[in-house]
Amino acid sequence: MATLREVAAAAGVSTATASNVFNGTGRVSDAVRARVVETAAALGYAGPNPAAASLRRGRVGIIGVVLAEGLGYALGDPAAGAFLAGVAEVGDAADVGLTLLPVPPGRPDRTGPTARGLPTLERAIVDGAIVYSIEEDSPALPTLVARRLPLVAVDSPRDATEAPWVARVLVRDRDAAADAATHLAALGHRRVAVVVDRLTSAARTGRAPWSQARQATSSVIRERLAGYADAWRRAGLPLSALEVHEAGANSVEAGQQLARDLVTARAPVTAVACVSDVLALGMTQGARELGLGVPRDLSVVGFDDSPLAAQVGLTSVAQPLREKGETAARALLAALAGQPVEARTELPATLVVRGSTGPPAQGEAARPR
Amino acid sequence: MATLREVAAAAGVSTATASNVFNGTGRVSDAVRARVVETAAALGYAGPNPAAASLRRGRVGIIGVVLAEGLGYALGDPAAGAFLAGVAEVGDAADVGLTLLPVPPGRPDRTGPTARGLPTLERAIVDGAIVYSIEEDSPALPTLVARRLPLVAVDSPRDATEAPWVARVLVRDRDAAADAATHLAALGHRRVAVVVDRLTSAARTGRAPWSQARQATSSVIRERLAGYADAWRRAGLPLSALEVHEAGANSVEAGQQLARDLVTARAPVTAVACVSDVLALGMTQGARELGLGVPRDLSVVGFDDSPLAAQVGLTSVAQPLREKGETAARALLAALAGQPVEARTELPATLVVRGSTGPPAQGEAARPR
DNA sequence: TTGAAAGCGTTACCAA
DNA sequence: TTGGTAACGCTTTCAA
Repeated sequence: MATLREVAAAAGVSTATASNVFNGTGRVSDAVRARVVETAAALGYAGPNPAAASLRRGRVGIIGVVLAEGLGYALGDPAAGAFLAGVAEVGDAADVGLTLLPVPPGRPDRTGPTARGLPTLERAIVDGAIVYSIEEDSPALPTLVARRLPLVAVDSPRDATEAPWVARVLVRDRDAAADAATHLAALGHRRVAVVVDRLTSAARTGRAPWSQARQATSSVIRERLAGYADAWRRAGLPLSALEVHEAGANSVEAGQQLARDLVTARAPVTAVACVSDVLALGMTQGARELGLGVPRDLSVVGFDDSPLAAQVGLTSVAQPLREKGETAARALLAALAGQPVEARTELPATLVVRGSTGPPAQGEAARPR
Repeated sequence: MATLREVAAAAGVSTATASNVFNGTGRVSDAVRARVVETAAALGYAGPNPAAASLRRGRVGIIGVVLAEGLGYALGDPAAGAFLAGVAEVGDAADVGLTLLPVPPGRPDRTGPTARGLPTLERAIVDGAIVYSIEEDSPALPTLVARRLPLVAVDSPRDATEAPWVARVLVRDRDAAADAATHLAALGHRRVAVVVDRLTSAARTGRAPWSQARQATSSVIRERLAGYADAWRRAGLPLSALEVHEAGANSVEAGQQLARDLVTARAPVTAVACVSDVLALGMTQGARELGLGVPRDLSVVGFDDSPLAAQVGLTSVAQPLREKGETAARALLAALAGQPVEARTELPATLVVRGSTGPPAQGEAARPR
């Protein structure tokens, strides 16, 4: 591999001049420029080595996006896709690349500089990172904070690390979740299941008590659950009739499986509120498989209002996913540029009612209103 | 920012020893290790600078994945997600990170070292790259080839760059596309639309002549079209009754829009074969919107057999998406390790028949068989 | 087990 | 407009 120095030598110019040729910077005469370019081609010079340039410049032109769950999993959720699209758009415009940093849950949380616990995060070549919706007990944020990287945390209100420079982007989904529960209560539902992928890093499945639900490691989940509960109480209904169930994973299959269990329960619910559209879709399909009509026998509410929801007519809580990504990216770029950054940005969320919710089948519960 | 040298000095050791502490490499006494670690913490040392380490090591531990269309667009297609999941899995296992390099189509194709045509690609900090299903007139592959990077091209059989070291991963989808057309012909369909997102970089919409279809810039599209045509001819049917239509984009909406146009045509088709599941889903929804039954009034075949297809019962051509990603990643890692690499790997594809295809409504065409 | 020193390939300052 | 040159922060022989 030819180097800049070799090219410069062969072209009879200094490395400084050669560098200028390849960077468009500085004034170089056309004659010299042509000669350098030609020599480079002859030598098969591939252009400045990015790692070297980055070292020298002190910045690499790449931001990282930390995703829970591993890439395959994360990309399976259209919500993550929309978020990333927002990040990518802003990044593209600023000519900044994107590195995806998946952090599978449950990796041993080793600490100390010698332990190679999260090697990807510890050594990722990025100028800063956006940490997207990871669980609060994840070592990801502390690892990044230890690197003193400019950081934007999305959907994680609490900062366990106490790092003051970490900007936050949140969605006010607690209120929107409350709207969803209110909607169901108003329709006349009196026994409702709240479906989460899981409450802790451990993949469990089945009903969980509220005492446990309140301890969910993901703040997003906690907030949404709190929203449902708020509204339920406000409607004067007993929390015991708002069951929390873990599906074990955030996937259509997990939702489908859970639907079977839920529907065959002794006291079946008449509606389910899910923390993602993917789960909601699974519930819908599971219910239909068992011969139940949606919303006739089971009302289903999703979360995220991903493209999926509109496609299948799912009532869902809409959060501005793309905008969330854009906001996070803009905040990070601002921090990188040394500009002041909003420490905390809150985005709104709203309930979008579609065809998957309706009054419960008669006799099951009180009438609407 | 503290540096390794400063830490070493403060701890009273050489930089070599300090480096060993942070790399787990070499033998360092526990006493010294503890002292270094402690000093690092006191000084707020963030760990070795990745850019510097990469420069020194000569490798960065990251592979790039080049995606056409911009990230948002690419992630909207579940097929791309599945592919990426395969890449990520193999990458993860090898402790190699992933950088996404979106290449929006239609960017001016400038060349030469001074023109800053595709800055992201020209300066991406990667050890090698996987180029996924991009159009053949895209400057992306030449740009990367110019950097002499180890490369794996997925779904692009022709190598315009003549770079011998570019490995290829292909799916035999021509034959599978033929199976799809044969399936439709056998069901009795005599007038079928083939729906592509687009034939050239320019987003056009509407019917295109076969003369133009054969020139599609994407080899994947060309192959699939050729497959449909092969089978159609083999069934003894006239190519004029196999209409090629451009939807303008690879999205549900585009498919939906096209469905409206197709169905209201003078001589409506009784079946459509789409080059993606996303388009097929759009066609299905568009048809239903207009009161048409699927498959009663319109049979729909998708492509990719993405998770989507199974969810909505779409007949689709299954290609091993995840395996494709794994294969590509493995090939690249092998090349990076200096091992010999299969210059060309072909993966199979097969037709999966589900509920979206059936015989045409009576009177519309000949009987099945 | 530890240290000295030689770069890795650039960029950017300042002077000519 | 061009050239000299000093870093950028680290890893890695090789010798002690």
